[in-house]
Amino acid sequence: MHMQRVNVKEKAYDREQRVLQKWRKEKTFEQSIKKREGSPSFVFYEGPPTANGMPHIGHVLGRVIKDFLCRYRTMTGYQVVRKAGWDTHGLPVELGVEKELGISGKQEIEEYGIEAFVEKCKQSVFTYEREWRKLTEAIGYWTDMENPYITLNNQYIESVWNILATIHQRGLLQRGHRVSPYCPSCQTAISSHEVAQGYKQVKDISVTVKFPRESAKESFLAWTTTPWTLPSNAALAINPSLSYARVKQGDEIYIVAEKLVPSIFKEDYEVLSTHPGHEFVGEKYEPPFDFAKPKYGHVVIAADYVSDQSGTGIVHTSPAHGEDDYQAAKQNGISLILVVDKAGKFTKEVTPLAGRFVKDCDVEIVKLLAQRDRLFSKEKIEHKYPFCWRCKTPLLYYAMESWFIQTTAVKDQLIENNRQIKWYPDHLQEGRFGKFLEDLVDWNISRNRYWGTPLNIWECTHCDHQFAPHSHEEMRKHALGNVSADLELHRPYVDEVKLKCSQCDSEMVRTKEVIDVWFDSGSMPFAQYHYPFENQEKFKRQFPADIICEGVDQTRGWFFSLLAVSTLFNGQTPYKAVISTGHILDENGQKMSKSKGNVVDPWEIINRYGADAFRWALFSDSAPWNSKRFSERIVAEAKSKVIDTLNNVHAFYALYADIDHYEADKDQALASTHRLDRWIRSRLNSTLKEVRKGLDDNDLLGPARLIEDLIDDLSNWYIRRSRDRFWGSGLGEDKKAAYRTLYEALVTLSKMVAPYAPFLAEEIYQNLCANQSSVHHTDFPQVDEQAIDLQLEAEMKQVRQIVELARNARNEAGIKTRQPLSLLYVLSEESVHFASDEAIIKDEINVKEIQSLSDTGQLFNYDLKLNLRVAGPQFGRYVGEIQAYLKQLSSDQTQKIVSQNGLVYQAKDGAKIELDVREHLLVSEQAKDNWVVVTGQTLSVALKTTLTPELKQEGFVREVIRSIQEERKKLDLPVEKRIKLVLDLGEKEQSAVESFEQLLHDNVLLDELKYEKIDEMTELRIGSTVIHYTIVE
RNA sequence: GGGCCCAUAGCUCAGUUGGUUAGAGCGCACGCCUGAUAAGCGUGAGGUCGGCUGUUCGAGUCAGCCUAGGCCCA
Repeated sequence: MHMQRVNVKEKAYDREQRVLQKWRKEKTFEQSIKKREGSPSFVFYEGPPTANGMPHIGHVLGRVIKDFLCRYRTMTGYQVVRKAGWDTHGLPVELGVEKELGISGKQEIEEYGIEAFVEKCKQSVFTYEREWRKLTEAIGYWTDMENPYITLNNQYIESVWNILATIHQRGLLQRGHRVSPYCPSCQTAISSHEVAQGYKQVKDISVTVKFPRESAKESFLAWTTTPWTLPSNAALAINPSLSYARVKQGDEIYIVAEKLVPSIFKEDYEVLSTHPGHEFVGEKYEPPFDFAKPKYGHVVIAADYVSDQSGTGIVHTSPAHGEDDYQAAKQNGISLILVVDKAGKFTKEVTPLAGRFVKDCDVEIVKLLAQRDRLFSKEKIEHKYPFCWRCKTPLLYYAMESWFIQTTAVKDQLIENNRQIKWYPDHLQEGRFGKFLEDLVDWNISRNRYWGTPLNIWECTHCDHQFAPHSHEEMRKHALGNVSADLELHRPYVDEVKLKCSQCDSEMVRTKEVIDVWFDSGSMPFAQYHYPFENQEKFKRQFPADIICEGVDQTRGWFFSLLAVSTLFNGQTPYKAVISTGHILDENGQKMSKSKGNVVDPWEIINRYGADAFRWALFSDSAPWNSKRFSERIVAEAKSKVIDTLNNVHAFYALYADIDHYEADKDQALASTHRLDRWIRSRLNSTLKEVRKGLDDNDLLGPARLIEDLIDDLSNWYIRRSRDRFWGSGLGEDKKAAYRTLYEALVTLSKMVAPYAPFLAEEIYQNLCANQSSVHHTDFPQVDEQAIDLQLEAEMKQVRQIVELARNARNEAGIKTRQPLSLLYVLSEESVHFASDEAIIKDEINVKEIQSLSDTGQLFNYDLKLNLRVAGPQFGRYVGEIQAYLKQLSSDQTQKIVSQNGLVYQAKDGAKIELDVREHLLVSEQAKDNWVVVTGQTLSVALKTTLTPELKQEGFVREVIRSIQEERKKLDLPVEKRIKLVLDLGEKEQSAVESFEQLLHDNVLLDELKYEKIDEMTELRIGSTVIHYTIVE
């Protein structure tokens, strides 16, 4: 296929759709992996999203970064397998289904039927799969969505079971308790995320309770805002290093933290003695109630978390209803007292309150305490208390039976494995993630729910023996009765499978929990390939990941679960590097949320600006891990600055190369020696060198900015300065050199931007190298060190600075660029190499001559004054005289003084006074008439503004040319179209045009030029002159 | 309440090991240029580098505290 001219008016979206279609048709993505068969692997793991919600803009950021990393590594010679994944289990899915069915809570689910409910869940998890696929494709994320791993598949679950069974076999998976917020109405634990949504300000009753010491007639005082937990009291906690006081008030003696004595007792009290907390540890006391007795308990224990900031400095400890309490009790061997049932009601042991909802019993409890003389004080307090976000029932902290993986047992190994990981940004390693590992607690992996991977542990109904099958087959082998080989590994189906106990031959039943979904996704390195049952070789090649990339909120989510599962299962680090991406916020730095109405729809962006611009904006805005204040504006900017500019360069080349029938593939000329060509080649290669260095280190931002500069240089300097070379007629050697250079620059650039803007890169590459399959199948370009000439780049930079300053000078003088001027001086103390680029400067700023000048004296008039603050005290009465002398000096004299850096003044009375320019004089300099001087950082320029009649004539002709060009544009004439021009001018003007006719021919493609007056001519005003002309096609 | 991150022009962001006068783009005003470019160039307005206190000859950069925002945890 022949190279096509480029329609720059085409919508970016349409262009991208065209490319997408081609990719689909030619299976370009699949080919990009196939073509690297046999190459070393670069391993990437996809963190699975859930498709039961719409993908949003935050997903776009993550997915384009993933895409970038994989494309780049593919181009640098690796085979990058990209398996998509879907996370399908979990509570959010269940809640979605509950909402859909209009039911709520476990009771209603069970009434509805677990099987039907689970089926609903299964269907719902792919509700938005199509949306995900569409968006994924539209943003150019190449990932294999035809063969994804799916966490609900039997094979996936079987791999997870294998891992769980291995952990169980090692004795690291056991039952335990965890105190968590619990809704007694929904009868389910509430996650902290959900708890955070349901806090309300409420009034409660708080009590300070007496706990009589067994060994003496005195009482510990403890304060609580949850009187209903007092029947479950099992211990008192004291901080061993705080100071406690024995206080006498009335007839009684109390023990509280010394610091809190005044706030508790107010008045009429006496401090008998003070003691360090540890003196009380181990003391027995009488509990407020004796409905239930612990095996061991009702003693004072030590706990560091106890403070003397509020309460009494002694904490009523109820292990069933507080996590701290539970842990402290466990450490001290104190057993749990549980007198509250799953519905949040007191059990029958609590005789006076049996069957009543605990939160409603606070007042009764206070009364009971008072009856028993255990109440020290009570007051109403207002505080925040959590309620169920769903049913508004007050939550209870409740010790739930759970299964725990003892991650603490492999803590050192986890920390060691974390050391092997390269984190982006690096502070996460020691920071958020490292600290999390330092404070590691055992992983509660069980959930009392329905839709999830069933925990594969069976327990004997007779002897409590546990057994965790490693596979489907192993389960069936131990089953009582026949189990189908394709039994679905979900509730309720697996619940019905009973196993035979190997210890006592009794029946084993499965524990009813499902597992934490994080364990599902953490198992993906193994489960995505049904390892270890299949794909042993493939697994070896695809473990560990070279890089993974997810949102920073995954730090304790997927980043941890991956590390934990691998560390437990095979002891290894599952990923070598991890990029954690920031969140996309709105323009005001606020989180995007439906309720705030500040959500940006990714489709709007893609439709309006295209995915390339979208991607570029995300890559070039800031480092991936920064949160991004997103607005359409940054995408619009990326489009106009980068994508459109590059496309315009492409269009320019295609247009002119087509006009001249230039065919790059047939031109095997050597690299051009033209200065501009050498310059852009140097820029291209020096940029490429830095870009490669950055990308190899997973820096996407730095290279993006460098490429932006390069594209700008290519478009706004190389092409701009080469226009004349492309414009001349015929196809001479210099023109070919220019085409060749631009062609190579474009091809190389298309490869360089391929990971950033895969669509436009493909478009350009395909058009320029029509016989090739895809830019994404090419190798990322190698640096041509020979082409780099930093000296040349520096010189060109200086040239551009001279041009800039000269434009500034014209601006100040009020002379437009179209008016030629005679002379420009470049003023610098160091020598400036602009000789090679003199033509460029002359052309850019339209001057006839350019020279360098070191002695600047002739350009300035100096005005000298005494610096009175210094000179006054020194020269006293001579001041007036000197001042007058300085004022009458000629410009030659002042110039001499300045160049000599001082003068000796001969006073009227004969005194000789030495004046130093810097010390005593204030010098102001002014450019002489007809000169404008502008100073930059390293050099200055002086522009001579004198206009000769000849210069004015040329300026006039340039105005005429300009107007004709404008007219041609209006007439929409093709650029290569030759015209006849008819001019109607006054005598003076005609002679001007005749003197500069060549200029006219150089700039306007003329067949013929006539001077006459005809009908319907275009009028042109230049200053006060009016002329007429006509273009004849 | 704890941990981590972040705060630089109206907006989005750069700013190397502490070192001249803190930069870019967008936006705004004025002017210029233009036969690839809804582009480009120049000038101007716009900064107590979130605040305070230190370290230092010298702090946007280092330390401490405070304030606001984000994320995670409790």
